[in-house]
Amino acid sequence: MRDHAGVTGMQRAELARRTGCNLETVRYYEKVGLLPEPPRTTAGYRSYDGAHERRLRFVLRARELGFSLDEIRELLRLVDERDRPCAEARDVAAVHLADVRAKIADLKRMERVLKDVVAQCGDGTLPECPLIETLFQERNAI
Amino acid sequence: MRDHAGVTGMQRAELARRTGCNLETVRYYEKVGLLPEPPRTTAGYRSYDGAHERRLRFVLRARELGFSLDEIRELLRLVDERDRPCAEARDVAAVHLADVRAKIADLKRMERVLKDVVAQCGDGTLPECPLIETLFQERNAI
DNA sequence: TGTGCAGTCTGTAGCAACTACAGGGTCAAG
DNA sequence: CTTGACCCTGTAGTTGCTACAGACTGCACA
Repeated sequence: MRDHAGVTGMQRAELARRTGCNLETVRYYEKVGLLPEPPRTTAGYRSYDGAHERRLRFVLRARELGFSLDEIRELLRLVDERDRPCAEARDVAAVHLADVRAKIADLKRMERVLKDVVAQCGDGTLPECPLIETLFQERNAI
Repeated sequence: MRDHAGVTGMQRAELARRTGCNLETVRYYEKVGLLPEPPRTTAGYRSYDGAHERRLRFVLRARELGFSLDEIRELLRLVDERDRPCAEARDVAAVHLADVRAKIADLKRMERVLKDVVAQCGDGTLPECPLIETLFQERNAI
């Protein structure tokens, strides 16, 4: 891990650059309560430190793993408020894992059908397009 | 296939019921140009027939296969305007197939990590939660 | 001291693909 | 002739951002 604790007085652009987060997304996460409002300079500029960076990295990593913002809020609450959050955090992740697996199953079904119709279309010289015919079929043909 | 051609004078609710489409979605698809505006009764009520139903089924089936509304518009244009649309339709599907495969790969990466952390959490009695620790890690650990 | 430019601020609008009202009109049955 | 179930329109909400516009600040350079 990089040094989070030592950094102070970062502006938004530097925080974004250091974390790879989009500049506007930082402000968005603050607005929806995923990140704390940082202190401001006299001119009203946001001033971040290592703790903000660490928290933003947590959010970004959770997003990479497909957690929704609501789920991330829940995980952060567990981080902040509980001594022993492991069981509840595991449950959040288990529910999400089930979602991910369901999505994979959906996409695999799509993939099978698409692969078949693209193959059936061959070089695209058929008078009746198998893809278009498939789309006009009943849906339980999936 | 069910009988599409014979049906006339359907109202929106019946079309929705017959196709399994949400009532409001029918109107939405008309608004965004995926379905033609149907004729109206003197009172201004939409009046659908079998051709509308067939077209809506096409859209719904394409949505089930994950095509975007833009892709579906393109496919419908090929259906309507071309004698031999197979090559172009196949290309639309091939691009979409690549998207689907990329999404599957993304989700499988997520699944691997989630499965591992949930397993590491065990019964949730650990003092340090492996899930939360993982989320505080650098992102290239994925 | 001025001036230019890059940075920051706010609020708002846009994207996909719906979904769900509110507030009104219509129509058939009882 | 009223009741209830349908229909109509427009608009707002959802998720997770992203991209402005228009105003302000702060620093380097002449």
